[in-house]
Amino acid sequence: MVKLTSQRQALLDFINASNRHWDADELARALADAGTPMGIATVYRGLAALESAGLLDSIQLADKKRYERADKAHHDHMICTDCGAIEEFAHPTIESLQLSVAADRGFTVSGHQLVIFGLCRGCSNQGL
Amino acid sequence: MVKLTSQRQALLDFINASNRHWDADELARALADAGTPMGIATVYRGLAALESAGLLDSIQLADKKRYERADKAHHDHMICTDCGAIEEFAHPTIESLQLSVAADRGFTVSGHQLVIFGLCRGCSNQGL
DNA sequence: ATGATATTGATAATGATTATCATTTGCATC
DNA sequence: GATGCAAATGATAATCATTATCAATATCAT
Repeated sequence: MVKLTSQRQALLDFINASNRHWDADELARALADAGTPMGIATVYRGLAALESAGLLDSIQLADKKRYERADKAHHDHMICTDCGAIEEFAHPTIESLQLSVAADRGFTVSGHQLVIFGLCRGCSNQGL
Repeated sequence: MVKLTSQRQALLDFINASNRHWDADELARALADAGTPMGIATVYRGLAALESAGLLDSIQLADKKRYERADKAHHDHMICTDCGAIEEFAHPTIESLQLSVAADRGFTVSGHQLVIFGLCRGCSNQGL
């Protein structure tokens, strides 16, 4: 049975209080700075526990996994390859088209991940 | 200046001759078995060189990068979480919807990656 | 208080990928 | 054919995120 310990609560609060996407290392440092340090292994385990409890969402990027609030509806991501900003978007039609193309192949969908890479508005305008 | 050496040609031939998605380690072993061994670092560098030359495509999965032929049109992937099979699909409407949602945000798209996770037809039927 | 169970934390281990660096190869030029 | 240069190669060390190990600790019901 998974417990929502005070440390896990701290992790959850930290993420819920922000709009960012955090990786384990960033969280460990932020919590240490906030005066509530916890071992890095505990951070990893806590994040995994919170995610499997549905209290956090995550995106698995090429190199690392980043966690975000779970209190929103499903969405996908757009990542700026210049400044690293992560924007979220939801597109019901894209979702349903995915399901239909999967169904055509006899595929039982359990999840998906769509990431669009490019330059955000600000970085697109840098070059002007 | 990047050279297409005989070893890189061997890598390319190996991938082009198959329908699989290969990771660096699998390729190193397969090439060794085929009697043309090459250092693992050379495999990594060769794959990166071939990809940047547009001769190979790749998908970056959670843990590792897999390479595939580049002689097909752009497509996305469906991965069976049970048997590991990777199926390809193309869906022009999904593509164009992505571009339009990105444009709405002022985002200049350079690429994207869509992966659908689930059970392939065969594995879906296992449980019946 | 007693146990049973889950968590924590320090640290080792893992696994994919990249960096290092001395050596070798391929090619153009003399 | 010799020389020189730029790029490639290979063995191996290093990196980096993540997971495993394991002893110590906390939580909670009885």
